[in-house]
Amino acid sequence: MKVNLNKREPVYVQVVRHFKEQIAAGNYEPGQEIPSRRELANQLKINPNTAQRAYKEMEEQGLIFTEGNNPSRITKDGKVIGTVREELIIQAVDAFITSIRPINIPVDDLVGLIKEKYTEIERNTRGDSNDRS
Amino acid sequence: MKVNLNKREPVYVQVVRHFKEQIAAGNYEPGQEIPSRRELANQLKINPNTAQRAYKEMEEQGLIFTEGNNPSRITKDGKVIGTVREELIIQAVDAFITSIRPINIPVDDLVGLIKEKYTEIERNTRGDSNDRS
DNA sequence: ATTTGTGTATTATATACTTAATACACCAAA
DNA sequence: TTTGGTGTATTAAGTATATAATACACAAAT
Repeated sequence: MKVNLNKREPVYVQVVRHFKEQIAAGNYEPGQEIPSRRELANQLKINPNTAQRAYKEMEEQGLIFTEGNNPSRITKDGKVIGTVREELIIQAVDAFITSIRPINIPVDDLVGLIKEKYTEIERNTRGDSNDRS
Repeated sequence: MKVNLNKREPVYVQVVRHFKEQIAAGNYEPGQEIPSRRELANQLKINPNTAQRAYKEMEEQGLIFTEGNNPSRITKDGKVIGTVREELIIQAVDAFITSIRPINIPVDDLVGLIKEKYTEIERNTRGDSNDRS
């Protein structure tokens, strides 16, 4: 488990997105246990309260659920899980288009740059698992 | 002059990027006057202090210069101007790759989505000027 | 001379986020 | 029974940002 935290965005938001990414990439099974608040806080070197806030957010969004005082778990709702991936992709593409739009670069040049960067990364991670926990 | 301000990012950073985009798109001539701090603040409905902070930032980056108590102007340094465009593009592409990487979507699917969104916008803005001031 | 508009600077207040330090109910394991 | 790990909640303090309200030197226009 490792998350590159930036300073601009609230940490709890970044933690939520991290779990969404893990779910989207299929690295979490439905119903799978996730680390406790304190455990996560230790791993990410953040405050337990911040971890709690992230989990609370995820619970409200139906991404995880908590029974009794057991560690929270990934939702078993397949519909929710299926939606996460699409949501993340659309969000990323929209943000990108919004940021690149004012510059007026030909779409083909853009595609060229993306393919270049993207495949460069794929070369570096060939054969790797997605799970960097 | 219109800037869509979001709440996450500091306003002064967004203002700086706005001017960089204008420069990159060729909507500003070298040496061209830009609005005064107070004028910009009025146009964008922000605080004059925030406008001042943005201009100070731009001045430090060599994007604009100020002589006496005249309105600031876009730099005449062609090298600086030429760099802005490339910088913005690389920055946008890098941010996009970083955000989309964990999801493991095939690059061709990604390119498809981008072309779709991008050309959709181009259709809607056909014949428009870039200048939305 | 006065007014107006430049850039520039200072001080104070408000908000969002993070961290810190506890606290408590619950339950399982030793 | 005690210990330790769950989730959950509260209060306080610190930081960055934005806004508000001024202030001052300077210069051009009236």
